[in-house]
Amino acid sequence: MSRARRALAPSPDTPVPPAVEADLRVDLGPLPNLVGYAMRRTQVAVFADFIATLSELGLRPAQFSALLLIDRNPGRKQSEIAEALGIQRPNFVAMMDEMDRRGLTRRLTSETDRRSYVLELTEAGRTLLERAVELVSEHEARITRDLSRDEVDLLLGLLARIAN
Amino acid sequence: MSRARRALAPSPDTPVPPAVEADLRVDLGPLPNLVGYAMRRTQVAVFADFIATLSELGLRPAQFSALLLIDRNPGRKQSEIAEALGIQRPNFVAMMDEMDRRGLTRRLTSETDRRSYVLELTEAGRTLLERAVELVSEHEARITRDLSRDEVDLLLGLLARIAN
DNA sequence: TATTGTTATACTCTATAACTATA
DNA sequence: TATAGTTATAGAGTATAACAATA
Repeated sequence: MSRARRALAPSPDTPVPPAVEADLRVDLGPLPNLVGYAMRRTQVAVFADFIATLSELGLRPAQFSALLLIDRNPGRKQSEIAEALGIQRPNFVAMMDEMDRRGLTRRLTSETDRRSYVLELTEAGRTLLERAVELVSEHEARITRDLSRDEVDLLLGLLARIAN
Repeated sequence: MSRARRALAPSPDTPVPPAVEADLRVDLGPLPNLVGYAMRRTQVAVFADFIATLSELGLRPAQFSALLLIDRNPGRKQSEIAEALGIQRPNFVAMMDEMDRRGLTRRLTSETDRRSYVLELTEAGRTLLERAVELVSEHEARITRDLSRDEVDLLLGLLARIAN
């Protein structure tokens, strides 16, 4: 009998759809009105496109952002790059191993602290990153194609004010 | 030498911060201006709060949305609920097993098709869902506390226009 | 003592192939 | 022949404890 009480969102109370369609679509209830749910669903779709975009270069999202940060932050330690990306240090090791093996990055033993590595891109790494940046730029244009520049800025601003 | 070319975002060209701080923060480059990156970072933070919110009921996010859909869609098959949630059918089985075991849901063999199950909530399931809906409502208010009602609607609208 | 990179490990989420029983 | 639920399995991503080398 009783549906769980609507403690959520001032329901827009969508009018009951015509009988034919009524049985086809599953009622998502308040889910579409939840910021968390909407953001997750959208993010999953965007991420899928992002992964597909980079896959032609054999890069995964975390690798792309790692290359970007290494390029922009010469002299930084492995642990600093990892932390900035929100990646646990242990999990960053295998990622660096693979990128080293592919000849995209190099780990130089620091001259001031022999415990740590200084990361840098190889020439191949820089070339690949440039191509990746182009592809990501296209991806960005693709996912925001229905939004104006102002709307994109608005979205970025709103996202920055969530969950802080 | 050459940083990877800025094919991305009309950089707001943040003025170089004072020398003291310059070394502390890792330069994220164009990442913060990428909708995908911003959305992922925000979503991770929101999801962490969501998981913590439901953990006191022993529910995980997918279980919450499953309970919600079962409650709202009496007579639906297991596979229909799973698909509406974007969960692979095989992965939904263990979830239903656990919720059945906890006495939150029941699987009734369909009278019209003996291959399929009709899902329903038990009284305990409905009670737990009601409490969960309250907690999620508080979570929603918490993550959007810096936004007006109009801004939340604006955000939902913008998200809906991404990656479709 | 504390930190850096590392190894080992475990847990969750997700994805696919293949089985069974029904249709 | 196709579909619903299931099993088994594999791959990401993520998290923590603990060790060796160094500070």
